[in-house]
Amino acid sequence: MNTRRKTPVQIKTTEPHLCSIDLRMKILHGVPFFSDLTHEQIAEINRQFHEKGFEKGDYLYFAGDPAESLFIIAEGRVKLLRHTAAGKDVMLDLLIPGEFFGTLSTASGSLYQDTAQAVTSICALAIDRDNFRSILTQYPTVGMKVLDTVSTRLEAAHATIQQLSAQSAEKRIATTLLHLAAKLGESHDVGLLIQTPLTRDELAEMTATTPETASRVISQFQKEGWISTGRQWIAISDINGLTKIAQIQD
Amino acid sequence: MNTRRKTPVQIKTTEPHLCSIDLRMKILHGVPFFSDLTHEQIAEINRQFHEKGFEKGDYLYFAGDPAESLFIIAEGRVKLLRHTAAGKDVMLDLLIPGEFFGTLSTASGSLYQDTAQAVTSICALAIDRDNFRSILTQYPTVGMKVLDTVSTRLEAAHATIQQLSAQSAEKRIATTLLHLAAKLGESHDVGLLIQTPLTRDELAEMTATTPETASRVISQFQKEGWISTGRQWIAISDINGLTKIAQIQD
DNA sequence: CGGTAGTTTGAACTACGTCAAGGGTCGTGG
DNA sequence: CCACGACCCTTGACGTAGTTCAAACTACCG
Repeated sequence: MNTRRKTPVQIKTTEPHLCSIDLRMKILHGVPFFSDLTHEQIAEINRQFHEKGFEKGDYLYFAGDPAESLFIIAEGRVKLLRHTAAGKDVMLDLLIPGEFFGTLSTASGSLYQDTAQAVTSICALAIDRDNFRSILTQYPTVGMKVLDTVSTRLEAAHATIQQLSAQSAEKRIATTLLHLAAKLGESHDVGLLIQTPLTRDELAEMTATTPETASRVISQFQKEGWISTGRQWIAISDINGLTKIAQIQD
Repeated sequence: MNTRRKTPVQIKTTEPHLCSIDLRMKILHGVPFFSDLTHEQIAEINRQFHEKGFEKGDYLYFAGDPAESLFIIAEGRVKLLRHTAAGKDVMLDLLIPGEFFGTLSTASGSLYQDTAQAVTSICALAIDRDNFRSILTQYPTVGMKVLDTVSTRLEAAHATIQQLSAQSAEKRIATTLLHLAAKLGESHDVGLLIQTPLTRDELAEMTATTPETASRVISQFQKEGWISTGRQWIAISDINGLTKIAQIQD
């Protein structure tokens, strides 16, 4: 009955602890907010970054650690999360190559407010916060783009708050799957594959529910024929079906 | 049994539809991110703003309207909210004089993503988005401070997401009251008064619950002696009690 | 002093969490 | 290459925090 197959998820990674100089430059060029700069300017900026590799599951930093660095992902996936007293984690974001995280502003004190964990083995470029801030004042267009990025994230966080405040678990999960597909989707013979390892636990952390509820909802979606799934992966086969569920008003 | 009195909430407002030129300059000087500029520079910036007055309950704009302006509050209180299909509103922020809202980035398209409503009669200063953006590139330190402000809001939104994901209604309400008190609290003979009209409905919109649940929780807090309340107002009489409830881990 | 809008409280209901047990999938080591 | 063990997933049964519906009550304004 169920499609039985190995995980189709495949994240490209070179050797951990190693980003070639070419890769570094390629990444920095690809980062949206550096796109206006010349090759020389980026090369100059590149010198201020140092690279760090992490294995799957490693923590880049914990909430409460002194906040010193800003990271840009070169390869792999990183999740930002918060721990709760009851031991339940809440995932705030799932980041892909080209995206940044870490400290940016001094406004929230000098401690990281959330924890960053490698979801796959990753290569990240790190820069000292103050160095990054001086880049921003040096190149106002870069500053503007960073502002736009942060604004977009605020926008997304507000959308999440609305979801959590007013939608059922089923709809939150449908919406989350659609977002993940838009960000990480890759055409594949099983459907539009969400290209990252994703456990029911993690899906629950993203949608403010429990692994059990996530599993029940996922099972139901699969019965409806909207998705196909396996251990740590989900692919969407009927976007319209999911979208309809996500949007229906009580 | 209950303390019976008139609403202690008193928001200073001059005539609606009227901000004196002195008030405008004073407000602009008071806005954190203009604090480094000279009086002349601010006077120059002032010319690009035009003022708008609104009555209590008025909508400044609706989600979906074309996004053209950025606002800075001179007097009064404004709430940012989103409507849901089921007619339930979700409040995202409650803003006070000196704070800005509206469009800032072009990143989220050219439509407002949320609705802004006057909670009291207000005076607001409005500026065209592109004009504001050119101020930001003209004065990099201002741009940096705006970035810090937006980062702080993102931070706050993440904290809210965590709350909604992992805390009971009782704790969310306790936490929200403490935040409101920190932002809007004024010493008063009834206690630390939250200086804004605040219905159970609005408290519910802020904490992702229903007016009924908000009322029950508020009643309980009052029985414990931590707060005193009336129609549309709440004052905190025992911060420690509330803090303890907010922090206790299951 | 009456009316309106806000608040309180009760009682029934339900979506979801919790606890528990069993089954599937994958990687590793023999 | 197979088999074991760890981890992940599924499903059921039950409990409960919080919603919903409804009805009274009360603070405040004109």
